[in-house]
Amino acid sequence: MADFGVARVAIDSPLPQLDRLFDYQIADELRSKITIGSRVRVPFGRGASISDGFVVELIKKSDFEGKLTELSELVSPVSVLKPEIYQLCRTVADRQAVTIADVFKLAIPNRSVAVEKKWMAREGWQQLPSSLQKVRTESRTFAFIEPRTNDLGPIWAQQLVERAKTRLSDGYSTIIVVPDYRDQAALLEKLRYALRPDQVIDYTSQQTNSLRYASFLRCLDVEPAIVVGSRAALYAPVSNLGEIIIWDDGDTNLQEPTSPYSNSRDVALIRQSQSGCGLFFASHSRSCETQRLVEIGYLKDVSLPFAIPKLAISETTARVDSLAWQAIRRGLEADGAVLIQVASRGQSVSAYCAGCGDRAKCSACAGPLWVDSQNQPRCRWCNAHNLGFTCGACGNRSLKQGRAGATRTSAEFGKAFPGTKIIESNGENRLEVLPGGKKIVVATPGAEPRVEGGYSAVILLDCNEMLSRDNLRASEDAIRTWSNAIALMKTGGIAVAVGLQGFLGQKLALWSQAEIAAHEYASRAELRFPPFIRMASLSGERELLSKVLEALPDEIEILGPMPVTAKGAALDDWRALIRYEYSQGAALAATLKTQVLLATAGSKRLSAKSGRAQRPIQIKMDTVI
DNA sequence: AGCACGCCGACT
DNA sequence: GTCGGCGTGCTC
Repeated sequence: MADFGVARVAIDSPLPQLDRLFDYQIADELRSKITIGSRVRVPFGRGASISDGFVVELIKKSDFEGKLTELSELVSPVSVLKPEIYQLCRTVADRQAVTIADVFKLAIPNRSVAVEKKWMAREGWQQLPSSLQKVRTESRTFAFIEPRTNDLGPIWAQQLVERAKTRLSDGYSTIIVVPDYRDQAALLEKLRYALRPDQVIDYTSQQTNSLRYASFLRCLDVEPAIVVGSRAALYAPVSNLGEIIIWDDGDTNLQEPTSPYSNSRDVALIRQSQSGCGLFFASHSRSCETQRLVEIGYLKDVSLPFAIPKLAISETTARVDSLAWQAIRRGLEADGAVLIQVASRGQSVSAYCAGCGDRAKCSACAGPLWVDSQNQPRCRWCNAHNLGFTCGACGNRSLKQGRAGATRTSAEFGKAFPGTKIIESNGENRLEVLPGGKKIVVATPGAEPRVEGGYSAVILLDCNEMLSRDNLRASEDAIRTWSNAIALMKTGGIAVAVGLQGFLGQKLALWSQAEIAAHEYASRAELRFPPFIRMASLSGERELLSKVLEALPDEIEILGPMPVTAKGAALDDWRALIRYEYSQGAALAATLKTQVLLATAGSKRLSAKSGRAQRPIQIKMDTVI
């Protein structure tokens, strides 16, 4: 048993050239304690400075030619990096062309000594054998969930809880990934009601470090559990994983904003293929990526039939038309809550010069002005207040407001329905749950609070504005947020979408979500946009960037490079897009990783001379354009 | 990242 | 003759 004298260690370093395994001779006194997945500290590099690392393999003899350094510091014998999770991290890192250490940050929380001691001292302590038990169900499915809320809360949460509970009684764990904090809270509440506290693991991201580590350690126990969390939950080392459930995979919260820039959907697909567990995507609308997976037969649609919500579409150009007024009045008469979704917050989304009608510009940066909820003009780009506005074109000093934002809309409804409580919720000031009863809730997309028992009416304003956003995903996002808002409505409620013309209006009224998604995917395919193909982005200093691009094989299609104009970008930042097939992904990621390494190594001198801190080239294997 | 090795210009 | 400049390459 103790004849493994050599440990293969993954060094926890952000440097891509160190992203491989290093062999160490295990000190005699550690042989009985060290396990695969142990956290260690090893002497590393010329100066033999101490680095953190994880034991990935235990072997008898190394094939390294030189003399092995001794591994003499075992931080803890707890196996925090299970082989399955290491494999997952490795594959994610390779796919995203990033270092495995960047993925470790998501997969393994920081150690808390106190929490770990408590965990090891608990009753019946028992560490799992190094390999997690496997199930092979290979069931990859997608389902539309009934868009409705009843006295027990949102239907989707009830269905997911039931599903995970059934699996748990069969002895299997479930990981449920939910993009939004409010949805996580709703789900956790339901789970805690339906199960014992020790059967539910809170893996949400806003926990303290010690609570995160406690949840992580709980996963290492033998007893299966239900894990609920955000993106990092996909790396939870639960035993006997039966299924991964992803709720509303089109939500941008499921996209990792920093390295490894991965999307939860892709991580889930990788973990599913490696572990053989089930994978279930559920939502009210269908993301373009999921549509592709259904079309190529990788996901099976297992939606159950349900009664579609009552939704009226008005093609009017008026902001609020008679259909909407009627629905609001009816909802309030029944002592119900009415939700009004408005495209933007503040008093007004835009401001113009009252004299010449020119778009009002910021005095500091010339960015476009809007009017916030305190009725003060602000800049969209630099956020500066512009109290003393003076028009650059005609010298006039007064502003004319453009389309109403949530605050002005609230005020207008306050006048129209005197005595009715008006509540505002937006991204900055966000409400979670409200009691039922007569009220009007004005919310921006994604900030709609749930209301107990469900809304009696949901009014979607500014539909056209949501669709005309300058973003490839504008239409997909709009359908998603509308559908999710409508799902907050109770049975018998009425929804109105104001100003929604044509195909989308007709199909949404019939709740033909699959047709809408198919149509969207077809239009992306026609333009050869993601997710029909994949699109990577490379950004960094111009010369470095060109160097990397030159080294790419000819058959790779490169768009650009062009200067980056977005706010927050460095002055000399340039960006190139790379269009490639799914089948080219692995090879491209590998080439990019090595070429970036070569280019940056050669340019050290340049940046030292100019005295600038060297920023490496940023690779995003899938970029949102 | 650090750090050592190594191969060319100014110096006591 | 050698001291040290930093470009190059390695880290079990």
